[in-house]
Amino acid sequence: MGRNKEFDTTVVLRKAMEVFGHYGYEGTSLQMLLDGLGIARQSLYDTYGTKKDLFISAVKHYTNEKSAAVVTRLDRPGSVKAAITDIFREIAAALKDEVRRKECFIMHSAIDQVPHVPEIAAFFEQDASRLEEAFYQALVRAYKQGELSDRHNDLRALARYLNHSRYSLTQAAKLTSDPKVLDDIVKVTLSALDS
Amino acid sequence: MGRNKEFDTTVVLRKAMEVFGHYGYEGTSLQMLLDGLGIARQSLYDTYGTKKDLFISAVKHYTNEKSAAVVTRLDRPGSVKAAITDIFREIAAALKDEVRRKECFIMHSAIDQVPHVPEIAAFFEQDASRLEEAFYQALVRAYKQGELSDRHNDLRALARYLNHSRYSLTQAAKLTSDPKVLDDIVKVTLSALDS
DNA sequence: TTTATTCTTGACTAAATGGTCTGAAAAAGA
DNA sequence: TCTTTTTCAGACCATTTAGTCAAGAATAAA
Repeated sequence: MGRNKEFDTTVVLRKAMEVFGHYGYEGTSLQMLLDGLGIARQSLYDTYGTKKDLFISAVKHYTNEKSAAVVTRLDRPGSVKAAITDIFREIAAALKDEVRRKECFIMHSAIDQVPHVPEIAAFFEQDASRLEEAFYQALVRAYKQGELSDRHNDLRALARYLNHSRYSLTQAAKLTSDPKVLDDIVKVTLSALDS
Repeated sequence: MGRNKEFDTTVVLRKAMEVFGHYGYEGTSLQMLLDGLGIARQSLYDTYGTKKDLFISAVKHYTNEKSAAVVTRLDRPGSVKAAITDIFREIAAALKDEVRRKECFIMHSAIDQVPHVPEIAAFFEQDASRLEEAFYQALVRAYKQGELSDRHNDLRALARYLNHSRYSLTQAAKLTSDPKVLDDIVKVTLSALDS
């Protein structure tokens, strides 16, 4: 009973990532949001709650999606180095794609709000520890499989570094439009795994 | 002739870095600025111009100061690896210091504004190329001095990576309060220079 | 003293802000 | 048909925004 929603809530959420990613949380006005999402003001409030609620939903949705993909790739049997290489190449590819890169920048806006929105701070703390653990377990497996040399004596540090590097690529993309710079950064980042 | 300024303009600029760094450019209201700087509204406009003018001044002042220190350290004769290690350890030290870290976060707010303030975009483009070149020249010297192995066959990429890593540390600091995480990231980052 | 500059305080404005409320049309199931 | 829900449009509101103007007091050089 009752009329159905006319818009796909996750599609609209994706548009919200783009708007928030481009203008930041505070830099995005309600009007920009309405224009960007293509829905009426009341629909926004009915569906997502306040501007802050929508922002939090968008951040969580984006992060969960990306993190899940990373964890899945890390857990797949086979070469761990190949998995990590895939993960970083995929990020670089997304950031080089004129369309796909837009939503990635919500990460930057989200990190902005970490000191001011406790829910976001808690969420990222949880996400970071989850990802760090996934990288760590993968590295342990890599070591057992003989993919790492004795040079890599601190797998915990390496896991933290990889997760940080993953996050930081969007910052690099915001500072340069040259795809070669991005490739160079990824290349050297991955060289931390070389023997 | 005429009354002298009662406040040190660069000291106040430093306070502006802290306020803008904590709340972001859009998240900072004029009232926050007045409270944080401890000067009257009219003094702000007389001395720095608009809010945006003040922001740009703060960003440039901070960046120039940091960049100059890095270039100076890189140009000093002796071990290049030691210089780079020093540079990163200094950043980590600043980010771990309860007081000093505050102004560092203006970097994050500045990067936020890159797509919206052409003057900031141009400034960072210039700063990045200057720093990249400084790192590159230092790496060439390192190679000549026998500090690098044949593994490091792309010094341009390495230079870009180092400059990016420098920038990205403030992002890492925003996401974690654990100083060990920061140390781990620096440690692995620097391992890119190992043979 | 005269003149020029800076200081502080406070009033003021025009615009934009996020958010609420109302009302009516549209659509879908009971 | 009746009920429920969604959608859109627009009015509305209290608050906040960045920025300006004015006026008087303080200070310092000419």
